[in-house]
Amino acid sequence: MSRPTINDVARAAGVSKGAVSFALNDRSGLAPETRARILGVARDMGWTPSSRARALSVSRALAVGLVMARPPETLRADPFFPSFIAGVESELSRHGYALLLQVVPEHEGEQQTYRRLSDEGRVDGVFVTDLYVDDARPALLAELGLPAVIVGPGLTTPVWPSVGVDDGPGIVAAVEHLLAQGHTRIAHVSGPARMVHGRSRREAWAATLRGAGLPEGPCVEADFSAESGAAATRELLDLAEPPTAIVYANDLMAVAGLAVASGRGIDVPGRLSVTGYEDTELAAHLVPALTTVSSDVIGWGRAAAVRLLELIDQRPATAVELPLPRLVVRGSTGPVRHPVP
Amino acid sequence: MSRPTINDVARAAGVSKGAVSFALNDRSGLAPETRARILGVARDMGWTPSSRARALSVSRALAVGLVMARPPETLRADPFFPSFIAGVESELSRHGYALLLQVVPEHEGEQQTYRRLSDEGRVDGVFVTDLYVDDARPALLAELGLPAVIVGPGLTTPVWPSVGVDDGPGIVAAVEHLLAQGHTRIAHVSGPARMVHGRSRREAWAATLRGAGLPEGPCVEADFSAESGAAATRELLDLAEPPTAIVYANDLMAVAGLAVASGRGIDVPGRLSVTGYEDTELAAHLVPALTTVSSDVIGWGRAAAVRLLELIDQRPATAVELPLPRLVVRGSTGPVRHPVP
DNA sequence: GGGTGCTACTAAACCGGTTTAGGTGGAGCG
DNA sequence: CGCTCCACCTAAACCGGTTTAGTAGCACCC
Repeated sequence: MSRPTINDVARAAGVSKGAVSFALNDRSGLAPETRARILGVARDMGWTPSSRARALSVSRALAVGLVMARPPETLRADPFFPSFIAGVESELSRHGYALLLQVVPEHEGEQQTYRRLSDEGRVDGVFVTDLYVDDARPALLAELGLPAVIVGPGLTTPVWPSVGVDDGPGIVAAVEHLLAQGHTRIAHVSGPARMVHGRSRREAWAATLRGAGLPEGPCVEADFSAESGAAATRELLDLAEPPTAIVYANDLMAVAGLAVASGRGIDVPGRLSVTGYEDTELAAHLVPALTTVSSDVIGWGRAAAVRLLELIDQRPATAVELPLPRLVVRGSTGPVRHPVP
Repeated sequence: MSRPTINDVARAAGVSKGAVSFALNDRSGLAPETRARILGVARDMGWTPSSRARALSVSRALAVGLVMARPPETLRADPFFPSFIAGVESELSRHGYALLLQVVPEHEGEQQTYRRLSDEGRVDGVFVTDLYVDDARPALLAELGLPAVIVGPGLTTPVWPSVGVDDGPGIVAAVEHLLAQGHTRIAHVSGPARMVHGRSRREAWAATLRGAGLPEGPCVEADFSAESGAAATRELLDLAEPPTAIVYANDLMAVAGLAVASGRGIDVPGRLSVTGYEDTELAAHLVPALTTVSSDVIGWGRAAAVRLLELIDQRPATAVELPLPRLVVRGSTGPVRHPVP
């Protein structure tokens, strides 16, 4: 009825359970033919070691955690997680590790969650996403002694490495693309300044403008949601001197911005150019199609997983080369055609 | 350095580890003051029972699995999973259960994955999503004896219950809404006919038309992706007698369809009405905003989790009342204004 | 005063693996 | 022949909980 245990296999093969364990983990000290026989019996019986038992005896959870601390509403529209998770998983499963997912509605409950994962010994390490400026989590995790990899542009913490594509270059490319088209009033709709990737994108935008000798255009802080993107866009378009281009910190806000412009009869890109960030599937299928920044999120997830497993096993870091984010130019950007007087 | 174990607590409290266990799980047979003392000591030492050890001794994994069997590309754009997971998690965490996530690139590898989760004893039950017509998984899970809850419109299987909002009523409401606006050529862009929720939405559309005494309009099978939605739309618009309304099986295809129409200068809703399904965050922020069907995916996830935990504990099912999907009427639908001659 | 019954607790088995210390048999060697 | 050494394998401890069987202590009662 129930699945065979190592004892059943040992008995059937006429050896001790130690021998079975040795055979399975191919450790030296077993005659080749014995090993083969044991493995044969195990296969015939359909035996797979129980990961519960293994976890207990090796004092490892054989799982890592990912905490998503967001209201489900904003989670819903985020194309990042599914891809990231796919990348993470592809690497974890190769090592017999599993991914434990936790969703906490608020950023507040997050610390609690990490502590519980650690206290209960559910995971051997965690990913930290959506890092805030002055985020308390790295310190907490250091205190807990729980290996962690910070996912995202590297706010290098003394304790845990961060793995991630720097999002600066993508924004820089977007701004430079707009500059090359002759734009001089380039606005930005940013993510929350409290969040590292909200801030870093904003800074990349500002730095590029400064580098071009232009004044820092108007910037409206939003929260990555469509609603906030639309509101920010209305605010920018209502300015006495509206921008001729808007760089949005993500696709969702950019698409909402496109809709606002369209609703006002503003020609894109004739009178307003728009760029996003993420390269959502939809971006290519809008009219006009969205110019945006694409990055290899799956590869990124894989790299983060590799690093976390290394950390857990106390192995040195292998160098990973992540492809830089790439600007994908589509129809939503172009030279100014109908200059506002 | 390392976390205290039940032995440490027992020693500190001057009792046996059995007593500590009793106190923790408040089982009878302990003097109230002893129980209080033990719990006090445990709290002071910051002890939390190791879920690894618990899992082994109670012969439970204390975790359930969710396998997402899709190429990451289509996963990426799916707003369903994050919400669903949020709902699931909210219920699991209340019971000390965790959610194990697996992503397998292809539908093929899925069976393998379930088998492994079961063999290794990683989970006590699983969710089954994206059910295919004649899906082999329910039978496999029955064979493995792994409790499962099928997520989605109920193809009632003899073994496992399905939890989910029937998507029929939402589509019916969409079609009826279009009929009320005077449409008579109502097309459908469906999901894969191999998939249960692709098929059920298509059937709801067809049945509603038949019920209204109308011929079944044209239907193009697509695969829920933006690309396929766009292609299907082009195909429909190229017909000698193009439809005046298109019911899409999800928002992503509908938005791509909107873009195709817009690219051809077709007025929406003046000449073509469009409905989606899902109520993506973006739907409300397009021009025109998308009429679509919204359902309580979070509540759905919660209900699925409740049912799965009941199944695992062999408790009878409690009746759950899920709100029906609701048609959200927005700007993409309206009466025919510019009839094609 | 010894049996009965109860409460409050302990000791030990158990879950299913891994790991370490130890033991056995045969070859090699003086 | 007796000793050492090695290759191969076994027995048992261990991971950290839960659970069962058992026992000490006490009151009650005839």
